[in-house]
Amino acid sequence: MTIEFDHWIARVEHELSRKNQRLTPQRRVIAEALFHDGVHRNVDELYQLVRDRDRTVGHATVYRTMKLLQELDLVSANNFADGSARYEVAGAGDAHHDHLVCRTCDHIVEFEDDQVERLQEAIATRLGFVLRDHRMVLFGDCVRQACPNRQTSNLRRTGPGSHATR
Amino acid sequence: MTIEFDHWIARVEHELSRKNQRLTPQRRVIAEALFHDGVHRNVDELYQLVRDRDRTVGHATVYRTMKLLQELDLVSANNFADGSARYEVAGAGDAHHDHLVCRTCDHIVEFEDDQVERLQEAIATRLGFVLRDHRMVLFGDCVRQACPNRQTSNLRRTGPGSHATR
DNA sequence: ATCTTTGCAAATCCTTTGCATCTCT
DNA sequence: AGAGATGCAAAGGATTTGCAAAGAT
Repeated sequence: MTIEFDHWIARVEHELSRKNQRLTPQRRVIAEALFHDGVHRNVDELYQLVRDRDRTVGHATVYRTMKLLQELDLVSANNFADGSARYEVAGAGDAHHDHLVCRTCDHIVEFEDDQVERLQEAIATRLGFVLRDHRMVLFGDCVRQACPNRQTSNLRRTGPGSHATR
Repeated sequence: MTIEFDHWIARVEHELSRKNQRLTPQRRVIAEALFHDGVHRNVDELYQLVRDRDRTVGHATVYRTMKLLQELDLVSANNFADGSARYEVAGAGDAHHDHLVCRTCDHIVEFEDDQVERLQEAIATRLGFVLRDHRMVLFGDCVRQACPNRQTSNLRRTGPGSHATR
C-alpha cells in the first residue's frame, strides 16, 4: 500500500523529470490526492481534496496538472454521464479497462474484457481503420441494496429512453 | 427518399402531438435540416443550415428543439472527439449502431455488431447490472486516399498516446 | 384567456489562458 | 539570469435559462 504509493510518486517524478519538469509541492499534493482518494474524481472534486491539505493550490493548477499527467500517460480521463472529465491513475503497462455505470446511483464498476477488445480490433480492420483507441461505457441499473433504484419499480424493461452523451 | 422524408416529418409531428406539443415552423425547418443534411452535425452547424432557410430561428431554439427531439427518441446524440454533441435521426425500432472515427480527418463510419451487443449484455449481467444503454466509439487512422494521415508516416504503432475523453 | 414557443441576452458550467509574480538551478 | 510554475482573474466554448413578446387553441 505504502510501497505502491511511493512507487507512484516515484513514477510521477521520473516522468516529469524526463521532460525537465518538476514535482512541485502542488503537483505532489495533487498526485497524492489522486492516489489516495481520487478515483473517478473530476477536477473540482480533486481541487476540494487538495485544498484540505494545501490551501494555496489554485483551480488552474489542478487543471494544468491533470492535463500534464495525462500527456505523460500517468492518468487517464473518462467522461461518464456529466460533462466533466473524471480521472484515474493509469497503471504502467496495465491492461485497458472499461466502465459500467449505474444510471441511478452513479456507482462505477471497472472491467476488462479481452473478447471485446478483439472484436473492436476486428471491426476496425474490417472497416479499413487501424484502431488506436476506444471509449466504451455501459449504463445500467445496479442491483445493490444501497441503490435508490431498488426502492422503486425496477421492472420496466422500457426505461426512460437512452440519452447517453454527456 | 421523399417518402422517407414525409414519414420522418409525420413521425416528428406525431410524437410531438402525443405530448401536446406543436410542430412549429422553426421545429419543422430544424427537422428538415436534420434529415437532409444533418448527420453528425452539432448544434452550431445545424443552426447554420437552418439559418439558410429561415433567418429568424435563434440559437436557443435549436438547442431546445434538439433536447426535445432527444426526449422523444427521435434523435440520438453522440460525443466524438470535440466537446459538442452531434446528432442523428434515430430510426424507429432501428438496431443500435456505434461509430468509428478517424483521428485525423474525422471521417465517421457507422457499424452494427450483434456480437458486441451480446457481450456487453453478458458483461453487465455478470457484474450485477441490468444493461440499459451504452456508448462506444472507436478511434483510429483510416486508410482513405483523401485522409491527410496517409500523406505522413503511418507507420508508428506507438502513436501519440490515447487521450479520448472529450 | 391560456398554454406553448420563441428570440434575445444573461447566466452557468467546465476548461483554458494571459500575465505578473515566484521558485528553482 | 533563465526556464519552469503558480495564482488570480479574465476569457472561451457549449449549453441552459429568465423573461417579455408572439402564436396557437
